[in-house]
Amino acid sequence: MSDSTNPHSLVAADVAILTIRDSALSVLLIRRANDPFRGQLALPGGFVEADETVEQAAARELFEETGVPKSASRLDTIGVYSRPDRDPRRRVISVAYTALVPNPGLDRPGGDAAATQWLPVDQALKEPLAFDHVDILEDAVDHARKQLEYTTDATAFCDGEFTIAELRRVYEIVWQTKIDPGNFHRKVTRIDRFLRPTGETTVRDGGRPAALYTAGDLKRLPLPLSPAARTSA
Amino acid sequence: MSDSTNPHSLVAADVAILTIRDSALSVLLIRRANDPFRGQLALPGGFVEADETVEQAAARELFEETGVPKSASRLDTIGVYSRPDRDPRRRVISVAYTALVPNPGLDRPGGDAAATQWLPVDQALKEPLAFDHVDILEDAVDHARKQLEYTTDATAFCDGEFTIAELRRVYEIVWQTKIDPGNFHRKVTRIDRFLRPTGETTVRDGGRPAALYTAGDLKRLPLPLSPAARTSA
DNA sequence: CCAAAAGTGTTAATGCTACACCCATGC
DNA sequence: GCATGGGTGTAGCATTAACACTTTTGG
Repeated sequence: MSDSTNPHSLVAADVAILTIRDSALSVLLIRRANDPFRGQLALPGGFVEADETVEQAAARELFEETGVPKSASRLDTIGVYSRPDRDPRRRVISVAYTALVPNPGLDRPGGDAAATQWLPVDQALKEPLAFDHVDILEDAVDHARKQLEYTTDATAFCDGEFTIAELRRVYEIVWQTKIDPGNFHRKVTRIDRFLRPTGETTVRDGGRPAALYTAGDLKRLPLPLSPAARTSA
Repeated sequence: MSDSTNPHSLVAADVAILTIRDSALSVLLIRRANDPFRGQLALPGGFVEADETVEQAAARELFEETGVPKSASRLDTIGVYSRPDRDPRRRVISVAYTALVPNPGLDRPGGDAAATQWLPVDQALKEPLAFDHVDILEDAVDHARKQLEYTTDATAFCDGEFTIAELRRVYEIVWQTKIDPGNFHRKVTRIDRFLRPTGETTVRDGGRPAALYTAGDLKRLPLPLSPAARTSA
């Protein structure tokens, strides 16, 4: 068990922080200030400290970059990236997560402001991202699409109170499909504990006022939402 | 970036090697020869070496314990286990995998023979497993159940050529349900590239000869198998 | 009034379950 | 022949997609 056969590694947590901006699924990227890959875009991430789990490290990164409180964050594991040469300097094993957050409005979010930016994922995937972050981002987007099918996490893209139509647009954007408004309305309102009506209404999109909802406490859908989305994919 | 805030960790790959023996979903466990947890049962696992990925380390463990060739192994990531105190001696971050393998027949499989044994998962979960391996095993079994619903991996439990009824029994055992033989037959034979008929038949279970199949090249099912399994769960 | 978006009703097609029934073997 | 398990047919039920239609606002 020498250090050359069972060496210690640095373990990092990287987070694909996804949101919906201007009708596009977008990801938060950071322009790297240091080598390796200085000046290139990368997913936010950092090393795991001695007293925290990997998931806690990811939640910490998410908070530092976006201000999303750790308790509210819904992190999902995407995978473990461990090609021995993925970091040119030393062995770093990375655990990747997705975080789905509401539209932050601002172009330049949290702390290290100047260096961070939102980019539509289509565009981000064409950038020469640092390390193997293109692979991670591809897997993250795939994962997010499935996540919406089997969980209630689409509500994580909506801020506080939202209308059924706003929720529908989340699915339409992530899945790149049209969804029938009437059928969608019936489907989601029939699922128990998915949505909680507030009793309020809004007219923010014009037309007839829409009822407002908040996310319910259901996490995993009893049946996959919209088998139709799969056939068209 | 001192060593106390961004310390290096040992990274391990643990594998819940699952099979079906005597009509029970079973897992391969090893009795530990060394501290910590000397004498207790644990999942097979080992540290990741300098020139391999974590998944390769898991495949290596699988091969060492069962002889399953690395190319044939279908490993699926369960999760990352990283509670800082999960190993009483030093920081070890563990990545857990499931491997679904055909019934090996033997009670004492590969290499370190005397120390390994198959145990039904129900029973294994009552044992005081080493580290947080009870948590890992719980998650692994959960994961495997979902895996059968969305993928074709049930065939990994069958050795080479198998009948539809044998495949059905896999689902019945893992899901703990009865499945209608006729409906199941129709459903799986209709899914393109799930099963490849060999043209041969067998009478190994008595009754009318059954057609033999091998696994097709489909990996992910176009629709979840058996919505019924969910309602009864 | 008209346009726009919310939400409801209705129908036709689909898919699933349950169960009856026939098939091909060993004994 | 009979028992056993393989495999097919079919009717009734539940779910879904498509789309017409009503409701409630703003201009």
